[in-house]
Amino acid sequence: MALSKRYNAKESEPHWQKFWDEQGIFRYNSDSDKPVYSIDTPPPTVSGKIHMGHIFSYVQAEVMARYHRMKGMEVFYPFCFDDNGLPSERFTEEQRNVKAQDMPRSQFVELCLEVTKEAEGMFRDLWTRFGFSCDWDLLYTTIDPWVQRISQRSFLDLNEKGFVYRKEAPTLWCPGCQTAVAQAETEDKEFAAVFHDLEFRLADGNGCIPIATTRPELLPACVAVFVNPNDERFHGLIGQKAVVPIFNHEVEIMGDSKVDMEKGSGIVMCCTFGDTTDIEWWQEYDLDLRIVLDKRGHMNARAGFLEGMYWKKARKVLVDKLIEEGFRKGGKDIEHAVNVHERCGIPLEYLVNRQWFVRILDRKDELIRCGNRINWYPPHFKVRFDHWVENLKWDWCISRQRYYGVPFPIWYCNECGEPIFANEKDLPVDPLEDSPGEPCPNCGCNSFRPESDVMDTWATSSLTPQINEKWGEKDEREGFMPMSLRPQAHDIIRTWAFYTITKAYLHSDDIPWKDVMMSGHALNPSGEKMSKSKGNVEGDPLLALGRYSADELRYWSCSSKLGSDVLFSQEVLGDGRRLVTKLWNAIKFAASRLENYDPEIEPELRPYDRWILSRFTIATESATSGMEKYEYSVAMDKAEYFFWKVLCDNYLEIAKKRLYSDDDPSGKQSAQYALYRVLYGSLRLFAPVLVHVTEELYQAIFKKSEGHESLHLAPWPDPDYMDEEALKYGDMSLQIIERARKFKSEQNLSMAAPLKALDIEIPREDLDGLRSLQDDLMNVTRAESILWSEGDKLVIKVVPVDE
RNA sequence: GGGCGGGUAGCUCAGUUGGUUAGAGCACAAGCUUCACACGUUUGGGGUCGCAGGUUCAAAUCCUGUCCCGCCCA
Repeated sequence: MALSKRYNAKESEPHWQKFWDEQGIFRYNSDSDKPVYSIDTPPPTVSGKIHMGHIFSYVQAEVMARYHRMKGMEVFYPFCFDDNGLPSERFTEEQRNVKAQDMPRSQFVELCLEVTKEAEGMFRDLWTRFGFSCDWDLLYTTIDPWVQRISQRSFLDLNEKGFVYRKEAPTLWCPGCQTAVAQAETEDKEFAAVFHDLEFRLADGNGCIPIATTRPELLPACVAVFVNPNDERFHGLIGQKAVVPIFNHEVEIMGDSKVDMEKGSGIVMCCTFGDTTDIEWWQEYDLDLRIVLDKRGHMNARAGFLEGMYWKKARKVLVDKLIEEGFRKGGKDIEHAVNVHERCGIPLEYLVNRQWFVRILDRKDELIRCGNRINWYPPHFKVRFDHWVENLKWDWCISRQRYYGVPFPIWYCNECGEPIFANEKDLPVDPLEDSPGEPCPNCGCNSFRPESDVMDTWATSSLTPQINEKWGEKDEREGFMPMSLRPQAHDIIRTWAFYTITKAYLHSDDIPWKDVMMSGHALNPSGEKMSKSKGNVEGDPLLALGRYSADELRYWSCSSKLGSDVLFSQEVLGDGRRLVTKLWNAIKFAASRLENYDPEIEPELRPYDRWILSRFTIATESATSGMEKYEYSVAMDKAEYFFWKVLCDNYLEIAKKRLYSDDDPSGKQSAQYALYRVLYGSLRLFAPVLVHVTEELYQAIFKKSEGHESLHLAPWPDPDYMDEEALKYGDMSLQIIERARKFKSEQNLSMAAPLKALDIEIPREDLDGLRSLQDDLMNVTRAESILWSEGDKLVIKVVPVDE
């Protein structure tokens, strides 16, 4: 088949995408005898914000799917969407300009389903256009009824095993989203604040103590005052009582070593609750509970005259009053980190309410041991997992006071208040719509109150391996766990990776996958993390696809070491384009030289042909060992070096004469044999990344003789050809070619200019080996003769024609 | 404050268990109608390997300290 002069990616890419889809090239065959390679694809959040950073990270995993498929494995590569939970609620509210609380839950859920379905269609199209080889028949979404069933089954199983409990306890609370949140959903944000120096009177009337605080509005919530017992300044204070300014209740002054003597005045007030230390003290010393904030962040009746005010206003009003009454002695402007909800950026509060928790704090060692059994690529990210587990402070709060999510399969008895768990056979249930079907097992009462909370999205997305396995379903996949690979970005180690490992451990004392590959982030050209919310247009995948081909963008995605961040740069994208073009031209050339070539013939091989075959073996070995360690960039680098520097720049020039001329049929046959193998081999080394152009070239040139329906079903190269001597002298001879090229360049001559002779001095032991390359050397350098002589080392002299 | 990663040519990055003169691409300069490719090709210029010590016959590489950048966690 004749190839056009230029490769047209715009036409070619959709063509092959359609071909793969129609032929079912990437369909998973559960009946296959091949070993299964299963990928636990990250379900992207359906919130309308896909940017090149997502593509970047997904391509890296996709390349591994293609590699393992070529390695002869049955690749299980599903796609999925995370379309329940807060982000999807937000997305729906934005898209339809509505508020969840303004309508019944069922109506809002309906709307969410509608909006997310539309978005998913667009997402699927987008991923297809990047050449993704997932099997769309395996698609699942986290709101699918059967996925909800697995999620609820997980909850029931954890409950049966005694790993969940419901407790009224101080909980991280987002006043903006009006829900409890988990430790993993928080982040620190710097805020400007004022460190107020306040003065508390001692109850016995003998003086005052200074206390510095950034949260004066919590004064009515003050339940104790602490000093460090080692602080000599305040020894006499412990055991005395202090009077809270304005609110005038008395609190005890206590000693605890957690008090930082250097910070503020060295005396700190304990409120219910300002931070985690307050909670620890409250528990440890059995202090009073004085909650002053409600769920929306407004002051309640306990705050007296501040009642009804949002905390910000209350703070201002109270500070004014403190100044007026002489309790505030000064203040200092500071910047300090505040724990905020990562979804909305609003500072979190600690409220006491009833939530469902998964017990994890007593399992830290076991979880770290599970982490040790998993192969982390690159390995240093495991440290981050270990540290997260070691520093856990809370059990996992899994209840959310939201609307769109997987409901808890629970009702509460109106008589005795006991929770009634759904029957597994009835799952999935929505307690708001369904009823338990049986009277309360505790008291026999028939009146119930449904649990209206939904589960944390991570409670479901931490089950992606079990969802892929169809855990507990009729069509459960046997022997599926642990899965082969979890690909994900490193910023969700503490959430997705952590929770998934936790669930696999709690449910089945197993690891969820054998390998984890951690991708880095895509950065925009100025080095900032890509984010569509920052209005970074260059990060828009659709715009990118207009400017670059999918293969170029895939090449860029694979241009950095696994786990490291990479700039979305014009330069690397240019490199990809050049490589695609080079590949096209080299194979176009080969095609013209391989007409009527019969790959079955085994000719006597010439030295340079043995050299290039040996070089290909070496390149393939390096590329393969890179791929085995998920270092696609190493693999690409080795393939590219071989293809461009060794094959195109040298071998093709060396073999060209023999490939064109019919004067030496056996020499031509030998060159064709090597050329066919190394080019088809190179094509396969590039296939996982440059998926479209390699397919087109394969279909045009190699399919007829190789017979695989698609290049992506062809085996990964595994050459064993090795001729050490050919390798040695082939490499050595490159110095001669280089010398001749340098001479011509210095003389401003064309590379095609003839030379009178090459005068080569060479150690005796290498003379015969190098001389065996003489014919091809004369061809490539255009030297009319080569004069050989013995010497101490290799010395090359060029004799020009006019000398 | 703790942890992890990074600092190598103007830019983006390779550099294996320490071992010739530290590499590539881009950019730059000078050439080249060469029967695949000018989206090409050849040749060349360009580096105190963040800094300071140490170990060694030998350090970009190992050790100690230190500075800067990024990320994660307090």
